[in-house]
Amino acid sequence: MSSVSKSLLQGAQEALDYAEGNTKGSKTRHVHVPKQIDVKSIRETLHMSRSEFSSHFGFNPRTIEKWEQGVRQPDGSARAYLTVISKNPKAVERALKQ
Amino acid sequence: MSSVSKSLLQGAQEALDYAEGNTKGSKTRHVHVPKQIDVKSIRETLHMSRSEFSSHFGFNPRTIEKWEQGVRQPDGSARAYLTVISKNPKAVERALKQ
DNA sequence: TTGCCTTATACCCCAATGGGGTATATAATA
DNA sequence: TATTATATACCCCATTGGGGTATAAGGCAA
Repeated sequence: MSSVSKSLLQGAQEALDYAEGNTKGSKTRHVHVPKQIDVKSIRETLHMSRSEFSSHFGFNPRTIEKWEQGVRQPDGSARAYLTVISKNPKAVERALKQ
Repeated sequence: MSSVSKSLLQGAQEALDYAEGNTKGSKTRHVHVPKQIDVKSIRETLHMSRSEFSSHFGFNPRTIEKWEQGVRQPDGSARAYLTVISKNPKAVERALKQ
């Protein structure tokens, strides 16, 4: 399967999951954390090398390397964190520096 | 060793690491991510149950449970994320909701 | 009272991950 | 030229993430 098809399927599945979550009447608003995440594009959008990205956000550079090469997949907490970074990197940097 | 002693030693070690990092003339400013982190106190400061905390920040509730009970230690990325949450939870929530 | 739901502790289990070591290659910079 | 930064690519393994299940206690509604 192409990576585009995979992406589309993933999106569809997530939409289903989300709808299901709603119809089941959960009380807390669940935050959306994608099951797959493109670490390299997040990093490149910020114009940072791997070591810059790592030291700015508190990652181990080896871990970033593995994620970007597809050798490992970021676990749930890491995906949540990466999502936050991708949406508001400056807020994250500010929080970590203070 | 008492947990207090452990804390003191840890702090000292981190100070050393930090100083070393500086004297070695690294160009990028390294962000400080503690090697141990009190997940429960972060959560309780926010007045959230484990499931609330999980759904607000994209964690798996089982993972939070393990961390708080000391059964598991959050890995590096999780500690960085938890640090950000503890310093600016609202910014994180905003980022995840948008 | 009884029953239900939420929260929390406490086990077992295991594939997958995080993170370290090391080697190689290339582009940039001094 | 030599050196440094960046990146790919292996090996390795203790630790983690996350799921299953059982128990117990507090709050709340019927």
